[in-house]
Amino acid sequence: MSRGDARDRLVQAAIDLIWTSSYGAVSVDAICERAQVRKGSFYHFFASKDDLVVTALDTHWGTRRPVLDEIFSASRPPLQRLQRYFAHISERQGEVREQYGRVLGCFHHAVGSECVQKPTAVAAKAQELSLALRRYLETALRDAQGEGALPPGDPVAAAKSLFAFVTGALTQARVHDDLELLRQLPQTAWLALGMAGPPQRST
Amino acid sequence: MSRGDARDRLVQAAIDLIWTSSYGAVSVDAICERAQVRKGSFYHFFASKDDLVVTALDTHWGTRRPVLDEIFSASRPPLQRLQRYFAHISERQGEVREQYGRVLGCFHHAVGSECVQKPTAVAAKAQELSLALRRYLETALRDAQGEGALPPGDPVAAAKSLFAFVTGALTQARVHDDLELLRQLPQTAWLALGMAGPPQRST
DNA sequence: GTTGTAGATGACTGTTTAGTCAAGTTCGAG
DNA sequence: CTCGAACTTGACTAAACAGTCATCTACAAC
Repeated sequence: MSRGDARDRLVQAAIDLIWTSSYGAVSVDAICERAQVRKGSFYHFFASKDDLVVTALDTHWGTRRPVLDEIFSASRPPLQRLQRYFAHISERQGEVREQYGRVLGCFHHAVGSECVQKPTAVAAKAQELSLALRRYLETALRDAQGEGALPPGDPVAAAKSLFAFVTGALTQARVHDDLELLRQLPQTAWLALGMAGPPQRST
Repeated sequence: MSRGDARDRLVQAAIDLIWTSSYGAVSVDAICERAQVRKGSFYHFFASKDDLVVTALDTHWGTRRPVLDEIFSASRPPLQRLQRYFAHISERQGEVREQYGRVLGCFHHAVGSECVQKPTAVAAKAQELSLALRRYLETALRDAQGEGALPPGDPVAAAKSLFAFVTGALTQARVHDDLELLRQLPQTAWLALGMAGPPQRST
């Protein structure tokens, strides 16, 4: 086992275990066992369980961010960004289901809604990532309004509504291990913006 | 302390503690301390922690059900039922915030999304109640389509979308302790059904 | 007033938890 | 070869955990 390998395995084990069950149900021992790392090494790399979980949230976000950056690229028409994002969600969750055997929804959202109440570092990180994701929507909506592709209005409020719908759909998909709602997202999500359907291609 | 009082206090303590934090973060000892009941009495009334939580879910549902029955009364026009329900959500969460000092969203939904993965009695009960709630929406939508107040379509799929939006909004409201999104619900929820706005009063 | 029963009590068990630590190993730089 | 730093190890602690139990109390039925 090469240098730094154990650390990575711990982070990945934390992501796998917490995503497939929950923050509260996963112990340090369970993470260590899955990562094949001894307890002492765990605390060599991380100050606490929460420290690892924060790192896990950041690491996971690090894998999603470039994908989102591409989808929400400013070089793309704003409504097309959203359209691609909605399509991406069900594709992505299909991959997750293949990898983990189950639809899991959004990692940091699941952690976040479990840990909201006591303001720990974990809760703060989860909220930070949640907000970062919402801002992608916000920017796309603002741009869409700017070029008249969407009727004027408060883009922050619209992004909140749309985000609520998306996260709600992801959570339902997780609870019922059902991709159906997500597959409909490219059609139905536009309704939450007051549009009858997806925008027409302007080729 | 009169007969059965301790049992009720245990159930209420479980609701309070779990709703304000999470299932995994609340211990039997914490519930006992809050209810001012000794450990032995706990296991006199309940076979296990999970047994109490199932009872707590049922008890809480028992307080919401008559309210929902009234709102979704068949003697009311179906779109008016939905309109009242959307209004009720933000009113109710306003009450919750006053009582608990924080917006908490939906009790059984929070428990359910935390416990989905391992099929326990708690997870089963939470899913049962979640489905029961969704059926109120389903019936109203079917009735609305039946009398032509809503364009024809699959009422089950429409109820799923609407339910995703409502639960998403409730979860966001919980995470950010923010009633704003819920206050907008009576306006925005109709969009998820493909309608421009709330139905007109037919007096 | 004896007895049955529902409830209350606190001390108990065994397990799991997060986190610690001293003593090891590995390995590259000087 | 030597040294130090990065890393590993397994045994350890103290607290928290769910759940048990014999014993006590209150009270209602007879």
